[in-house]
Amino acid sequence: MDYQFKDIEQKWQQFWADKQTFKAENHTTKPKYYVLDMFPYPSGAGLHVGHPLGYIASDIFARYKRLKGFNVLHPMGYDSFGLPAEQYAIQTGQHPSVTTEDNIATYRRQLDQIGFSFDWSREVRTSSPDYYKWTQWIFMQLFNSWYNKSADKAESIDELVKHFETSGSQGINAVSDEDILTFTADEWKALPDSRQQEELLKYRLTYLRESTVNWCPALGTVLANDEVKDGFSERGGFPVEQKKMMQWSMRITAYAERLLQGLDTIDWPEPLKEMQRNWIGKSVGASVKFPIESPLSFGEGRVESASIEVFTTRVDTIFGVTLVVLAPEHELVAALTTPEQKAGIDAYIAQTKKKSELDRMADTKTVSGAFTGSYVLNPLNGERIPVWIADYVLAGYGTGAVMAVPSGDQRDYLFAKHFNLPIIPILDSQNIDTEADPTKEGKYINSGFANGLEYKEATAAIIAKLEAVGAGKAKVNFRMRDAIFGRQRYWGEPVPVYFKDGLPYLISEADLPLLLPEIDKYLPTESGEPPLGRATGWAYHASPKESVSEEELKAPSPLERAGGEAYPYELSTMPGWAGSSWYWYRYMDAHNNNEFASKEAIEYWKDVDLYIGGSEHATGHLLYSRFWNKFLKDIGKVTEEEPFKKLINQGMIQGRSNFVYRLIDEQGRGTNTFVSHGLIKDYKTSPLHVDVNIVENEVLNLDKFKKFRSEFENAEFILENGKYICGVEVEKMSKSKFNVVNPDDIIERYGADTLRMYEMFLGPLEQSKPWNTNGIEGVFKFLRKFWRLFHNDAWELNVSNEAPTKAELKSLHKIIRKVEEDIERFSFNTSVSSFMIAVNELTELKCNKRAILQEMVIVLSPYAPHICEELWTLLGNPAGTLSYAAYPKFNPAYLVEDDFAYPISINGKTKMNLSIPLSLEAKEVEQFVLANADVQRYLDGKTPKKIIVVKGRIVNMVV
RNA sequence: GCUCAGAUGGUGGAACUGGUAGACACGCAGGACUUAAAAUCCUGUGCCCUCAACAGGCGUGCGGGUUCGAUUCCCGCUCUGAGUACCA
Repeated sequence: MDYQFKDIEQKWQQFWADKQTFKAENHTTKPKYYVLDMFPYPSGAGLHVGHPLGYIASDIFARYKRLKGFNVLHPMGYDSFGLPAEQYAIQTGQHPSVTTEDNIATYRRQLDQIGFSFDWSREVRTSSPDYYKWTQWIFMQLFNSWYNKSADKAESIDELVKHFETSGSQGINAVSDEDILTFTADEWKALPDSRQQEELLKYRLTYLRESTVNWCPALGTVLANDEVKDGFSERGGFPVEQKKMMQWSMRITAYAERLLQGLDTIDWPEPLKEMQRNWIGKSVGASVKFPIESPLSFGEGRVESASIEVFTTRVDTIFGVTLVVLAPEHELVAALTTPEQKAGIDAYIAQTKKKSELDRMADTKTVSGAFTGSYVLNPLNGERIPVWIADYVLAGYGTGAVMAVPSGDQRDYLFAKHFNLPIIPILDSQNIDTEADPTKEGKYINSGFANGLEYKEATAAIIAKLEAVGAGKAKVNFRMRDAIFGRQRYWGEPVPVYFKDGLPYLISEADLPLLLPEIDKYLPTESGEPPLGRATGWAYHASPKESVSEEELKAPSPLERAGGEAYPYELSTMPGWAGSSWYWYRYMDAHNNNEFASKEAIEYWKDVDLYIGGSEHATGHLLYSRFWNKFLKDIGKVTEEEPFKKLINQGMIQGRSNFVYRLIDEQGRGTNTFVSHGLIKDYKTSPLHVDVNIVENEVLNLDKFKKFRSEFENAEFILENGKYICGVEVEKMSKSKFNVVNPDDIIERYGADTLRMYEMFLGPLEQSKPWNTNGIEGVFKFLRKFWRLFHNDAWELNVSNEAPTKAELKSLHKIIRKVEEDIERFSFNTSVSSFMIAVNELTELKCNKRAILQEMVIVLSPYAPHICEELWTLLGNPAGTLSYAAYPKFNPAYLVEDDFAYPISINGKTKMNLSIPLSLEAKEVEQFVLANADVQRYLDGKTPKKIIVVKGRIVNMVV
């Protein structure tokens, strides 16, 4: 039979599903290998041809590892909480769970068609209560933990309480809020419970605090920093503003240093590690306090001596400070402003507020600022330093205040020049005639006791002095902020917290999962509360739940509704990244009702050996996952410090749009005539997107085009060489650009094996590239050619048991080694070429030997599993055994050559090839070459000055 | 601005450690089969000079350098893509 890919693919997909061929065991003697894909959000649009790229690569790897004798865990699931389903619910009233269910069904059908070897028995969905029960459980563990800096790990909050009870706050070195109290054990014990809880909240790893958040009014929710791009929401592109709100946060900053250090231990792409390093943004420097010259009046009769604290990475330049600059939002600005300067300061603040964040970023050239009228004193020499405000200082970084050193920092330099402030050079090698010079070279001048020292000594001496006078200390600052952990939305995990006297308390573990309640519509309440505020009876009942009366349930506000023993639940839900921050553990033991995964399962699978996904998750998912993993390790629930040992970013598949060119008439109106791309310079035309699915190799299918839209029914064409050639542009793949290619269509026409191989053939996995079906015929032809090796001209199976020849064995072993090398270094595109070469060679040799073909089937099977399963059974092997066959062993003996065709070059330019026995040593090769008549002809009677012979590589003669 | 990645025929790409640049595939051209088309098969195909062959010249973004020899290493530059952005 001819190669009937449709029948073959359906047959084997059914077989794998029925027999659970790819079900992984948690107990075997085989070594484990965990291959993971970033699970998708099941969107309504379904998969396009770009989505499976990474899945195909990981599937090839997983199948290859099975052949190599590993027990492979290769699961798939869905990140099924998220905004699009909820937006759809708002528009249609359709429950997000229904939409999600439908979308998952589409995804599953599409994934199944591609022939992935996923273990579907372990599927997870983040929106399923069985799953989010454990997301909530992890939240509770975070709530019950604090970060002990001395032990450099998270510890139970009970330990902290014990310490408070015995020793008070003394000796605690924690990552916490800044306004923590100092107290003795007795003082602690005397505090009422509510005050104790309030204090503990400042230590918990997940905590509630008033913070400035990215508020997106259009989406009605707050967004994390990584969900905001240039002042607009990443999803939907709506404007985002800053707003103060009571919010759940995760103390990820506690792990900043470990998140940074861990990067050196994992095999990830360097650019991605770099992005995480930048995001964490560690800078080493010092904090310095500049005492304010005169006591400040805070109004209401409160007068205090205060100081301004700054962070600097160049504390060595402290003698060059000629002004201190505060962010306009800095808390001391009002108190520092003298009556004479008030008008100016107020005007400046008003002006700053008017500027959007975008303007403020775009406008980095103009220098602006205002003088407060107050002075601080340099802690080392007592110099009076004016205090200014300027919007180039950011409230959110460091302390929101800088010591400005115009001689060493360009922004400070411009500022000082603009406002005519002094510029003091502090190094003898500094040149500050036209711009600041940030050098560290030379010896210090104008620097008091540091004069004559060099950079390192000066820094050390100045820090020592600052510490001695209590005005500063060495400090490490991180750019990364704690992550906001709440969304004012419906379709997410409920936070397992209720409120009593305004303070949060965890519900009992026995009450997990806290199920998402039904609500009438998916919008905020009239009073602006999140959608969960609409739920009736959304309250925790400490005593038996039945104690709430119907009337209480109908009460208008949660507080009143709660009544006696019931307390209102948190109304926000968890953000999108909650469920994806630990899902790889659930796959290890997906149906466990007692734990998120059993200790045995975690100790067996440990971590993900290979993780494939897009680089867009660099500072979101991948950072949060590492954070939660480290936390779970600290509390002894998992074994590894890092969750993903090796990570590969597959490139993005871009759309490749095709255009037709509509002729414009004299009046500038569009006509119904279209000009082929090669001729448009001779006409006046306007480009128009045309569906890429009716274009092949840039040639437009005219009949299909006429049916594309009714207005084109009578279209006329100006052709070149009888064809209409379309224009091409690379853009994002999107419906509006008519450049979306659906894998279903490709599979319908060529089959899944062709799709799989073609996606790999397109180019290196990690490179972004436009989708282009121009070469797909070649891959399809290759599979047919492979099929034909097993068949005669009448398409009857025709395989011989004869012993293979030397040439046949050579072809086979070349490919055995090549595919092994390529897969290990994730170079899947080069394997596809090599398969083509091997099949071309075997076709040339008319090889139909079982000994060769059977091995070929195994080697090709990770790439094209369906056709290989079919051929494997046609060869007489039991159905389904191919997936666990042994990868053929490479034997170098078959590749040994007697001769090598040496390229003979003169002055580095290759002139000819000469076959020379490989047994000859360099000197003998030289004689052999010189004895050759053709070589002599090239030498034209001259004697080479020098002859370079690299054995088995090249001969080069210098004339 | 800074950081990172990249630039090879008409196209996608290959060349793994400095050693025959352009493998493999698409496209294109010519041919076979066919009444014809599709499908299939065969041949050619980096550019220039040449009727053609022989031979030759040029050629991996640009300009230099190291080397017997550079797509590969070094210096400088241009362009493209990604990330980041007044980070003190």
